[in-house]
Amino acid sequence: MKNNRIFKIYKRLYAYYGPQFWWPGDTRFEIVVGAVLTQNTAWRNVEKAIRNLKAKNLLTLKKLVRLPVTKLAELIRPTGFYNLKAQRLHNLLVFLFQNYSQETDLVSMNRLPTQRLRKDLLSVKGIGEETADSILLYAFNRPVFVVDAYTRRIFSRHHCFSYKTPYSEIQRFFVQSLPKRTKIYNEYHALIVRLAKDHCKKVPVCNNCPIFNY
DNA sequence: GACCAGGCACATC
DNA sequence: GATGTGCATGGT
Repeated sequence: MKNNRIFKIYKRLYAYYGPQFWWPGDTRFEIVVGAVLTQNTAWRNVEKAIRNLKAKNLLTLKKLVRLPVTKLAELIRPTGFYNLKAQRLHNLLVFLFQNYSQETDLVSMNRLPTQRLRKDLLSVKGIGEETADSILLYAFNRPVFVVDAYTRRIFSRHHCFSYKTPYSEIQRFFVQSLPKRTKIYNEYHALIVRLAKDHCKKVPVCNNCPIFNY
């Protein structure tokens, strides 16, 4: 059991907000799709796009990989950057379909070791570190800590590291401070997003933060 | 009407 | 290598 400020903040967040039940999504494949669509985008807009895909019964790997990019773009329009994201999602789907399972549950892909999967995901044009790690953590339940803009903003404001610190260093900072457990990484990231939405938007450092003011 | 949202690749210096 | 920019809809 590790005992330090970062872990204490986690426990404080969890006690305050409770479990966040991430990632919202019915299937592993839906989580993968959502991870691409939510790039720099509010989740409610992603939900609209997911609904569009479900309404046309397209939310399976076999069906979606065959959909022309222009059609895909039209369906995911509510997420913004839709031409870009349609191409990125298509790149990923083709990669998955050709290299791993052709099944929506991606079972054969799930047999591979985490670092191999991460390297493979990062090789896809349009899949960066955060998207790859989100897929690993939330779709494949691997113990990989996800660093996003909120994590960077909040913890740099509280002098844990500089705002410009590279992704990999921030990730290492959290991993070194926490027990290596999927459950904790899962909830911590979700709780950071929750906290950010509540308190950390426009003020440099929130004066009535329920977590950091202690 | 400005500002922001669960990034990423690429150009330019 | 670091800094800036395009991508774009929808909510506050």
